[in-house]
Amino acid sequence: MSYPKDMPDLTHGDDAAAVNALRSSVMRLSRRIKHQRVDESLSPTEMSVLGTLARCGSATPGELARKEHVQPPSMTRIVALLEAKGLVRLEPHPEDRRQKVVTQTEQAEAMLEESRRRRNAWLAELVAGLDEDEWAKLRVAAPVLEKLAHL
Amino acid sequence: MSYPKDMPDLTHGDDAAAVNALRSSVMRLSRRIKHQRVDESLSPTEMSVLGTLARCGSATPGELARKEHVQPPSMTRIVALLEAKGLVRLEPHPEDRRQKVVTQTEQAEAMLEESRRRRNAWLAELVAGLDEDEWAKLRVAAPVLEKLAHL
DNA sequence: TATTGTTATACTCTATAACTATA
DNA sequence: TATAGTTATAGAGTATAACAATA
Repeated sequence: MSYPKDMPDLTHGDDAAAVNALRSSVMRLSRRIKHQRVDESLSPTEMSVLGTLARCGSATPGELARKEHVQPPSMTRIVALLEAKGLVRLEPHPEDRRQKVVTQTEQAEAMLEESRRRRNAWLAELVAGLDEDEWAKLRVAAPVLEKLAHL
Repeated sequence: MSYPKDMPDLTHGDDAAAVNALRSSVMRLSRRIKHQRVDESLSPTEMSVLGTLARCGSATPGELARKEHVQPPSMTRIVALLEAKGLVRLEPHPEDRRQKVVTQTEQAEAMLEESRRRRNAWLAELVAGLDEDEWAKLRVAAPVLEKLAHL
């Protein structure tokens, strides 16, 4: 997809304004999305750990602690809680008997999917408040935003 | 600003994909932005209260509690901490002697501005990783995202 | 009697320090 | 000796319940 090449060149000041709008909107939207929760009994970090496991397949407690910016003892507790809830499985590490391997269960996968579904539904309802042109602009930008988030 | 009217009409499935990309990107970006903190001694909610005060001018503790989705006793504590740090002022309510009015100080305003500046700088650096076309799309979408966040 | 805000107290989440088992 | 994970304990942050002052 491409744009007309006669689009006005924006000044540095407009770039700054766009960055500022991006930052504040992302922060505000995220706060509102976070409130749309499927399971009130899961803490934000527990949800985040499940998300990480969904992306990475499986991981050791140490890896999870580093990825979630949490200290190892905290992750021990989180993993134990998730295991008690039937959302993760712990297995011995095949090569290093000090380590363990944490894997998400089918139940966790279903819960995450339901969580995504619910938040998407909420966001879609919000998006319905935009007019055609506005949604077109946002739809075009969505993949870019996705790339940005992973840079 | 307008777009070519011959832009292909996207199907419902593409809408869903865009909403999904939007949701996950917003959540991921917000987590990363949140890590860029100016003052480690302020909790996320304390920061959020200052942001709310910056937007709304002043508010009573009860109003703040409702806006931040926090119980009144928690807000009592938060406001007391902010006052001790010189970031808010408490004054008697002019009409109702049960209530109080919380206002941010100049110091808080300066701190918030510095926080925005720092996070914008971080985000701008990330944006530099996009190519021209991508940034153009995002720049166009930024005001729309802003509208969406306030719907 | 209802509402605003506070005090007293308990729970949740995370951190640090010390310990165990394995490399 | 170093590393992965755990246990014990303490410190934030928030909640609920009971209370004081005002409407």
